[in-house]
Amino acid sequence: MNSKKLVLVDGNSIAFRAFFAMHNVLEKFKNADGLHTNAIYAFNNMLDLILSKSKPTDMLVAFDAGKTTFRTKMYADYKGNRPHTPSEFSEQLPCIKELLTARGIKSYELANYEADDIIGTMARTAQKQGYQVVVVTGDRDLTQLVTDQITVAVTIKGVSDLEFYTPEHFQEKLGITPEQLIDLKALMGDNSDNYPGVTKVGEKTGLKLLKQYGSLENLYANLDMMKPSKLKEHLQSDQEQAFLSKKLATIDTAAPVQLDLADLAYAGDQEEQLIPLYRKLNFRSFLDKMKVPFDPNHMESQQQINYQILDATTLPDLIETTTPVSVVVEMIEDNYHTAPIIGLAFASSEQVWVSDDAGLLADASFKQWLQDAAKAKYVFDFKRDYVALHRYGAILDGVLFDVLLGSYLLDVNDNSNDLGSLAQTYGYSGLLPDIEFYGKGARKAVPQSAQLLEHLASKAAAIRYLQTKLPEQLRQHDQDQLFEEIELPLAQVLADMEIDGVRVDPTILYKMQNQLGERLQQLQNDIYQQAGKEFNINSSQQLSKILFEDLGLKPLKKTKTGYSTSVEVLEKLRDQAPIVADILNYRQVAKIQSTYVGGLLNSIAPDGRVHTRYLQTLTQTGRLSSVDPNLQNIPARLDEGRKIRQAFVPKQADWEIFSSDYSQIELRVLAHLSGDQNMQQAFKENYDIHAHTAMRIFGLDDIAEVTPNMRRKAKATNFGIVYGISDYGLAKNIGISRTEAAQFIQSYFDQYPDVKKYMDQMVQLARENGYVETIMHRRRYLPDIHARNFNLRSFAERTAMNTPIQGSAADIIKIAMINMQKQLRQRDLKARMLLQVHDELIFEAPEDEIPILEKLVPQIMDSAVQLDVPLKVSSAHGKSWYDAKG
DNA sequence: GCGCTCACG
DNA sequence: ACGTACGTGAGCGCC
Repeated sequence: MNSKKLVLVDGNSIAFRAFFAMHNVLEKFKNADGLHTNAIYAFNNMLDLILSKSKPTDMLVAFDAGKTTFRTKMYADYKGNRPHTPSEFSEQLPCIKELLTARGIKSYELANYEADDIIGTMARTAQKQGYQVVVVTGDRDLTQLVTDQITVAVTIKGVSDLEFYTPEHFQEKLGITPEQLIDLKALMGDNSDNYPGVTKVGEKTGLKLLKQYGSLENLYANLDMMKPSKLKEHLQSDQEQAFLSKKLATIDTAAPVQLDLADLAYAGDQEEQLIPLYRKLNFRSFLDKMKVPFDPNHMESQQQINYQILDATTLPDLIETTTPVSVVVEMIEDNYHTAPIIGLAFASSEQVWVSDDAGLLADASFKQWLQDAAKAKYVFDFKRDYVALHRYGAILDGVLFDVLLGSYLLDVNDNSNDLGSLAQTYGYSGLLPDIEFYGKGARKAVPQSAQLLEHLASKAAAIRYLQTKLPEQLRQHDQDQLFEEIELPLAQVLADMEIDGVRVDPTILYKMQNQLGERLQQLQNDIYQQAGKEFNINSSQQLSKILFEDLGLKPLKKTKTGYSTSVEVLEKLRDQAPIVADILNYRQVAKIQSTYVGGLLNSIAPDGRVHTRYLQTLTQTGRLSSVDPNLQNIPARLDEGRKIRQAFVPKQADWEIFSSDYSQIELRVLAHLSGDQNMQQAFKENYDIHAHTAMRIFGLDDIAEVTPNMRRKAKATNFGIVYGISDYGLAKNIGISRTEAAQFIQSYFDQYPDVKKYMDQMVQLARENGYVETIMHRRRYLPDIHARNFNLRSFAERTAMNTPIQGSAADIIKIAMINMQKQLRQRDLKARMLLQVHDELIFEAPEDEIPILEKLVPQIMDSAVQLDVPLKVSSAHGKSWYDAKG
């Protein structure tokens, strides 16, 4: 045994994964020549990781030579189902090879052979010479090479998250030896390489057979003795295929590789090649690591920012500036309804001003400037700044660009919501993320003034920098309208709603608190008595001890930490012990008491109103979310909880709560997007869509024949369709067998054939583009659509189907909100829009305006966009939110 | 800070 | 064969 360590990298597989791991930044990673660099970048990251972790003495990156290999000669369809390689990827391959040379790493390819075979051959050769070998790949097939000396690292997610297969790990994971992996592949085939194996044999059956028979050969030698079964028949009829698959799955460890181990010595970075290459590729961060400047002529690229203190003498300079100014309103707490402003910063094209004195906001000329719509401004998070300044008596207007909103539209995934991190991803490294500057948790603190001012100055500069980058990218994504006409105006509308808040009557909540408290006491006593002892009912751990150990009930479902005690489980156990019903009841009441009664009481502001914050840049679909408190999940389904809504009341006694909601907006969006004539007709004729669906999938002639149960199932199926259906999910939801559910889905697609086409099309689109879009071009990237892991991939596929539907519905209500706010102003109505709950808008209004709203709100909502089917809106009003129900 | 449970559309 | 419905937030227990 010698001290040599050889790392063998599966070049194509890692490069391809690198490409998709960073697919969401594909257009961001482009150099001056228009060459995409995302795969090169991620590949180089992986190299750094391997080099520092494994410290190889020798290294080789193997590539596939071309489409035809000895395997395609054996089996013409080998890898025949691979989609066309995107050109954005292929263009990067030569550069990856150039990069390898510059990093002192040998690369190699061999006509008629795959990278696998080169790796297999070199791994075995090196092993004989006593080398330690590490193979890095995205393909689990290579684990067949694993021995005591050969470790195979397979990518889990991206390219830097690796799972290391040693003989022990392999055994643990699959329960067979690495050599037996070939036989397993022979039996189960390989979808991605497009060879068949034995019909109906997958991993489970394959492993069982191998554990029993040891090898493919032995299995077939003893096949006659197997008792008759479908499996046996398949094994018999597919024998030839199985042995062909075995040949295809076997890595050639004696390929005619013209390489000597001595050629593979890792030479280290060749700086005279590497530095110009990094510069050509725009790889600042890698140059930084080498302590080499990106631009040799400008060593001082990260110079400190010169700023002036904003005070009575410098204020006129700011106010007289004619160029756009970036604005920073600094608060360190999240909740901008209450957080003090600890600093202000402004940057024009020539000058930066900062202050840690919010008292400046008392200055009339300053306020005038902030409010002047003709003074162009750029910000990071308009809504936050607007609400905070409003508390200080200042109005912010003239905002042309919001960096946070822009970055959210470009990539909903990248939601760090931090200016420093955002600036960094766009190549501006002069600003620390807030979490690093201020610290977090208990260590969070405001540094001394000079540092703070410096930080604020950098923020103002970073906003200006991003403003030069993001708008162009929004245009490239065709998202300028989405930004300018929807998200930015909506931020203003939401700010108004949040500032207004909604009145919540504490006396009603106190009354409930007392009543619920008594009920909880009663239930608690009953439960303790039946359990024979006292315990914390809120602890699922203690509860599961009582139920499944002391009382001997049968656990039906496990969680990561123990037995589940969820509603789903408890409902099934309800009849077996009376304690179960009491626990369910207790849970329900306890939830209302702690989350809603207590939670709401805690969040009533001194003005008697509750001011939520809508997060506009959080969800992956374009919906809003609501926090501190969440007013989008106030109980509605059961009357017991719904009573909470009695506490949501209008500002005055002679006012009312008015509510309008879209009926089945998501299904209507689906009918529009899919173009399905049957579904469109149902909406155009204003049929009961769930009953109509029931009639169709149950093959009835008349809607009158539809029973309530049929309608219930059809309704669940409609929901399932919107979520990206699976037979398993549907079966679980409506309590039927999987086969039945599968038949349901089949007849659903027979009845709505274009819906099926739409679903397939969305998945296809996600595969080709890497993302899906809503009607307003809101975009969501789905890198996992290419995952080898079934779960990750399936999830991405369902997301591809669901996001355009949920997201387009979100687009629609956002447009309606903007139009609605405009109408309320134009008509000089006293009515105020208070809340949005995804497909519902809630207002407070004087009684005499209710008839106006009853016409106006539905009209605005159903005309927000023009779809191929009508949008339907229902309204209601009453003395509280509880009473505003149809 | 994470997992569980449960509230909403 | 695999094992889940899509999108959220909050309170609690536990460590």
